[in-house]
Amino acid sequence: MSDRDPQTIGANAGRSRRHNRQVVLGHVHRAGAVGRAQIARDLGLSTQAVSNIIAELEGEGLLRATGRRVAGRGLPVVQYALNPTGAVALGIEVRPDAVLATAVNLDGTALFKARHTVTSADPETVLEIMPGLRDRALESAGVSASKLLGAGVVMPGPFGMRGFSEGVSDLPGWQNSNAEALFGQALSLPVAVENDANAAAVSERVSGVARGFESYAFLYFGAGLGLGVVTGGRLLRGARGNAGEVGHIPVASEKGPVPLESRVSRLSARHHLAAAGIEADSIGDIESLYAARNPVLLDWLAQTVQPLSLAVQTIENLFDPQAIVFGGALPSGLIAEMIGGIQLADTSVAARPDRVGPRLLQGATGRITAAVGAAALIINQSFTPQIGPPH
Amino acid sequence: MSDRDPQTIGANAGRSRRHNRQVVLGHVHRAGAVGRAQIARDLGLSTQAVSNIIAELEGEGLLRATGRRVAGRGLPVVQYALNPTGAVALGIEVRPDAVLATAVNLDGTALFKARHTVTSADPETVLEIMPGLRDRALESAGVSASKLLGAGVVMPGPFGMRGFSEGVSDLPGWQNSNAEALFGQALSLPVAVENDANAAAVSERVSGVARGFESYAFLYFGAGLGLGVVTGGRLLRGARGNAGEVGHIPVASEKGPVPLESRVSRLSARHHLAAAGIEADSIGDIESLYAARNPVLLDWLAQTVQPLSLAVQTIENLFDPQAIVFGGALPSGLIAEMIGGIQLADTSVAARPDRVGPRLLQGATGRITAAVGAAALIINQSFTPQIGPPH
DNA sequence: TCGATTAACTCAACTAAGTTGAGTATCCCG
DNA sequence: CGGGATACTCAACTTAGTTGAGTTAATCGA
Repeated sequence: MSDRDPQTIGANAGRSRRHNRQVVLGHVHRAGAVGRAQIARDLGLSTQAVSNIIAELEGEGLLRATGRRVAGRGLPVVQYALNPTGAVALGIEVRPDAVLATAVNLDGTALFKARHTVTSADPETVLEIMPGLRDRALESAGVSASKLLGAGVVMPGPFGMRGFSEGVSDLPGWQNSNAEALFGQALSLPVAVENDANAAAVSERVSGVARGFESYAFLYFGAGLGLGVVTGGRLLRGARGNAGEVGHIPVASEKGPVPLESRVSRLSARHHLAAAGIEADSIGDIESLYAARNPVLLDWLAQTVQPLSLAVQTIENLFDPQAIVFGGALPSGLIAEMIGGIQLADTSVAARPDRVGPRLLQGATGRITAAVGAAALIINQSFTPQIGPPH
Repeated sequence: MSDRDPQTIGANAGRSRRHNRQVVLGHVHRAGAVGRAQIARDLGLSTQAVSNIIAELEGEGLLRATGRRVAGRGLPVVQYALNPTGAVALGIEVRPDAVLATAVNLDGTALFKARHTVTSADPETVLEIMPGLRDRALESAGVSASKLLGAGVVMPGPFGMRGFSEGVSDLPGWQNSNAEALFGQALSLPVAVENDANAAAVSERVSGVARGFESYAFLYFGAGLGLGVVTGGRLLRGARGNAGEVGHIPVASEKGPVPLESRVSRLSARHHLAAAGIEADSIGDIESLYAARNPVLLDWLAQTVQPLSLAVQTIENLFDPQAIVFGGALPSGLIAEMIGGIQLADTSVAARPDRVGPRLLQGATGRITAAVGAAALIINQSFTPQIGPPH
């Protein structure tokens, strides 16, 4: 969101320590349970440095010792793991008609959920309810303010983009504002703002099928279609935070190139159903239709195969991901069927003889609520080194 | 290339200093000429720290003072700029039939060029000639070995990918080797290995139209078609270094989806010309045909408009780049015409009302030889912070 | 069974590097 | 021509990682 490349900043003792804390936490997150000497080797630090950092993190409740493990010779390793209840992150989803909030701990479990209906999602209205929301979340979750790492915010394109789907409209009043700064000020917390697809992608990394992945893509079914891309452990933002607008990419159809979103999105399903006289406004509607294996819905599903296969081939070749994860606001069975139907190309860079693991995965978190994904943005930050501004 | 995320490493005093040196160099590179206090403010360091680092860099000949500049009140700023002759990088291109080498200094000018024909580009043959090539380069360029930053290597897919075009074949014997380590050992230097498109992209950042860009894409016309993507100042590599295989993405045509490369690449031009009985095996052939405005070639050019426009729309929406740069082994005028013909979509995230600068650019370095691009990889590294392994 | 070996970890002294604050030089402004 | 502003230097200080010498606790082998 900021104009300045976060990497373009100098290092000093304090920032190095922050970096090392994050790197250690991230390593423990990936490993599950490790000893200090192992961490030191893996991170290129001295055991002593790791010991100091771990003592600090344990003191703050972020890590906990999980006992000694005897492995061959030598002193048995004292293993450390994340303490899931050691910290929480706030997740906030701003919709045109409501603000949803959640509090999530380090392993991704939600401790609190709230919905606040608004008549208008303009900055003033939304920011006004923030402090109250934060305090209620802390109280309900039963954690002290000192354990609150920050707040993630998911909102539709305040990034000056023009949506293809009319259904995905910008929120009013946010266009020329620095949402990150505004929320940060209102909450007195570090804040990360992203779109729903990016949040969902990160969520799978924190506690989902992409745990341990450094490079993957998440195809997110919201109202439109979004793509959250992680490369080298970081979200791909692009020049203006608008990367991953996969719904707008042209795919071949019998009528020539059409935007992917016009064939593959909840909105397109709704249109398809409406043409057959079936109303399906909510996700629940689609869920029941799918449960009943409604032929019109299955017909829609069938026509997604071709454009989706083309999109997958494009994504694989441009990003070379470890896998593409599918998820979002569609019935889980439907997504599974979708994945099963896709024809994987063997002229893709993903079709290596030595590849491990499937090329397509279904998101583990099921229908991730965007607010939980928002919170995951913050959790992920504490695992991800960033010699950068101290917020 | 390495399996480990370079970011996942701890910081200490030495690595912080390296980081800061790189960050300072990069800042000076972008700014052209700046004072120490300004750098300190921009990088979040103390003036003193920047002074120390600059003294060190000046002592090594990487920076030079360009005089005082009086700007308003206060002590006039002592400005510093890169000293182009302060360091050199080796650039090496490995082709099936030859090894090309160059030595390039900090502003991207080539000081040495050599071509070494080989009967087979297998590892043994190629690595054997490396030390001699390095020494010849140093001698011809008239620089001491201490000024040699490292070597960049460009080679076609040693990354285990399967090319679409038969013309782009893997080099024999490199498939299961760690090219970076092998070259590093042979040359006793830090080495970076990339494909031609990535090298070309970085080259434009070091001394081309992408100077100062943090996020852009380079569409490279080699034998096939490649895409080098830079985001957040770093090359996008993907899980296995194969990101950017834009030639394989499917684009709509009258016959349904076809790989982009089958319509837009030098090879496709050759096929097109061959079908009309015209032989154009070399780049020179295409150059003369273009100079003569050969109708068959122009016909080929015309048919690239539609697929290229679709590809541009895809790239813009997935990467949200500041711009897409076009370049490679095609006549400069032809590339210019190509850019002019492309129909830019306004449903793209690049079509913002507040955008500055053109969406498409022509590479400044003309027909970048891959070897020069290879050297740029190393130059770019010295401008780019990387708390990571010391090579 | 018991000493040798191995490995994890701690303690205390050391070192690298950035920060802080006082002081100096040089310009502009009124 | 004095006061304010800005860049820069010097020297003392602080933070945090490293080094090397122990200590503890396990396995291995004679």
